[in-house]
Amino acid sequence: MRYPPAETAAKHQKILDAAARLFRERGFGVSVSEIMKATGLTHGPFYNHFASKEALIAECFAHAAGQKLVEQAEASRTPEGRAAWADAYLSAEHRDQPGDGCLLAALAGDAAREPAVRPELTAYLKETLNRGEAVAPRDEVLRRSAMMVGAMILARAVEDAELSAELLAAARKGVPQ
Amino acid sequence: MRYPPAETAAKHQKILDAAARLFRERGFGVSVSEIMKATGLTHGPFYNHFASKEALIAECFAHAAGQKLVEQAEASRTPEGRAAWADAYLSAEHRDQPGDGCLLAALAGDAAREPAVRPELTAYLKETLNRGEAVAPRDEVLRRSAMMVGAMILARAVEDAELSAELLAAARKGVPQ
DNA sequence: TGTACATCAGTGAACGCGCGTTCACTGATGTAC
DNA sequence: TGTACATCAGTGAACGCGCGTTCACTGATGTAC
Repeated sequence: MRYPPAETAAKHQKILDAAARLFRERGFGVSVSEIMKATGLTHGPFYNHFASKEALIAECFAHAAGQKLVEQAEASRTPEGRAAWADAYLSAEHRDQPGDGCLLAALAGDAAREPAVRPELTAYLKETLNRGEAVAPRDEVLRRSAMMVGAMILARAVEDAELSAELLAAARKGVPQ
Repeated sequence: MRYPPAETAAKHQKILDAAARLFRERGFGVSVSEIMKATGLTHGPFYNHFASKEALIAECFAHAAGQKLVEQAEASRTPEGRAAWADAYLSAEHRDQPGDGCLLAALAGDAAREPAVRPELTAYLKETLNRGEAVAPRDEVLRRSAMMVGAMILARAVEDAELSAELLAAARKGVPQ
C-alpha cells in the first residue's frame, strides 16, 4: 500500500528515534524486528528505509548526535547552564535511563567492535571537545570528558548502589563548573 | 575417552584463558564454538566444564580479575612501579591489544547488559580502588580510575589516530604518579 | 600383579530458535491524459 | 474534472545461517577384587 511522502518521512524518523533509544539501552545487538515493532510496523519494510542494519546504525548515531549537539549548544551558553548540564550528566536519572542519554557512555564500549558507528562517533566527540575548549584548556577538556564518560560507564556496570553513587559524586567534584 | 584429571583441569584453565582473551577482544558475543576452537577442542565438551555460557562469563571474569590483581599488587609497591603501571595502562600497546588488557576498559560497557558479570566486576573494581587508597584520597582514586577507563574506551572507539593518542596523553598527565 | 568393569572427557551430528535479509503480493496514493 | 494506470510502502511467509545446548556414542583411564 502506498502512503503519502510526509508519512513515509515521518516513519523514517520514528525508526531512527526507536533505534537510537534501543541501541543505547541494550546495545547494537537489538534486532531489526524489535526496532520496527517499536515503531508499530512489521520488520519487512525496514529495507525500504535502510540498506542494511549497519546503515541504520551509522545513520541513527548521526541522527542522535545531531540532537545532542543542539542540547549541548543550548546548555553551554552560561556558567549556570554548564553546571546544570554537568549535574544532569552525572545524575542517577541519567545513569538509569541510558535510552535518551549520552551516546558515548552508552555505546563507546561497543563502538570499537562496530565499524559502522566509528566515523560518526569520532565526529561527535570532536565537536563536543571543540565546544568544551571555549571554557577550558584542551587537555583539561579531554581529561574531564574521559572521566565523565568513564564514571557513567562504571556507575552503570557496578552492582553496588553505594559505589555507583560514589563514582558519580566523585566525578561531579572533578568538574568545577 | 577418559583423560587424566590433571589434563582435564589444565583444559578448564585453557578454556578460561581463551574466553578471557576473546571476550576482551570482541565482547561477550563471541561464540562457545569459537572459544573451544581456541583451546583446540570441539564445542561439545564445553558443557563438561561449565553449566552454561553465562557461567563461563562469570567464572572467566573472576579468573582474569585474579590475575590482574596479582599484577597490580606487584606494580604498586614502589612509586616507580606505579608510574610504570600508569604508562603501560595509557599506552598505545594496551589500546591495541585489549585481549590481555584491562577488564574494565574492555568489558564495563557490556557489563551493564550482562548480569552474569556484574558481581565479579563490582568486586574487582572495589579491590582495585582499595589498593589505590593506599597512595591517594578515595575521591581522587575514583576520579582517576574513571578517567583512565574512560580515556581507554574512547581511545579505542575513535577512528582518528591523532585524537586517540591525544586522549591517552592527556589522561597520563592527569595521573601524577 | 592381572583382569573386568565403571567412569567420564572427548567426538560430532542434531535440536530449536532468532537473526538479517528477501520476496511475492496488496492496495491507497499520485500522475497522465 | 474523471478515469486508467504506475508507483511503492506496506504485509507476512520464507530463506540460509550461526547460535546455545543436547545427546548417543567412543575408548583410555582409574578402581575393585
